[in-house]
Amino acid sequence: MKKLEHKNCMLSILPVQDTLDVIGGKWKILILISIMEGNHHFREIERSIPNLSTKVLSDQLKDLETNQLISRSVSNGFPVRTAYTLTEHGKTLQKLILEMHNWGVLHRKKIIQ
Amino acid sequence: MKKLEHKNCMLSILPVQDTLDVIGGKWKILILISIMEGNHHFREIERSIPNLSTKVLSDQLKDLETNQLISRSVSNGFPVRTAYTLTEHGKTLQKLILEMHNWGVLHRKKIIQ
DNA sequence: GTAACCACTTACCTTGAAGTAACTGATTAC
DNA sequence: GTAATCAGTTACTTCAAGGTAAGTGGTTAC
Repeated sequence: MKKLEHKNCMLSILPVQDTLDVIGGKWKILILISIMEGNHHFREIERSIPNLSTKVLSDQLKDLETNQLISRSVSNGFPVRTAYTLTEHGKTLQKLILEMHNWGVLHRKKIIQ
Repeated sequence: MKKLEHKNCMLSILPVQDTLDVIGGKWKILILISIMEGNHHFREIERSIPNLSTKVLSDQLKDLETNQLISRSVSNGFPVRTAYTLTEHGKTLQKLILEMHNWGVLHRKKIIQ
């Protein structure tokens, strides 16, 4: 019987691919940060992120809701206002986002020298 | 004089955008993981990541080298072999990658229930 | 000498994420 | 009544990341 080869077997790409599927792309993390920082309404989030269009924001919010990272609630009073908040599951991303922030700072220092 | 508004000013999107610029996309993180796990030669890396083509690998390795995350060395003996290794700067990504791995595991549990 | 491996490159094509712009329907301010 | 704000939708376009496939130039095994 041939020896099992596990030199070329990457044990952990799947979880990382899962993460990339859910929070990858240009805008999702930025939208989550915006909500974390206290922007809960559609226009608030939109204004807080430069160059983000309403259509893209709308699409991304739906994706984030589908993946249970944020929840959308609509007040049934007048005026009707929607509020986006992080779910408990969404809050588990905070460590990862902090890590991304820290590395970004480090990298910029490294590149500029 | 009007009060400075900083409610909608996201203080930290730039570092996160920098990080996304450098390690965003479908393959870069997976390639870095492969190198971390001991795959140092072109074909080794290629074989270790399902569905990764030579052209994409070649492109991505160049990007990673440009951003000083990996270094490419060619042995001048026979046969000529190239070796890709993480730079010290590249190694600083390990915490972030671990965080992505951990969150991916957590998310899969959450979604499957 | 020919088949296979290593480390790629080149040329071309496809696709989906993202961007643009206009519009909707409700409410509020003046 | 008209202008503005909120929270989006719809229709269309663009573009770059990624995918496909074949080729290159060298080496090694038999």
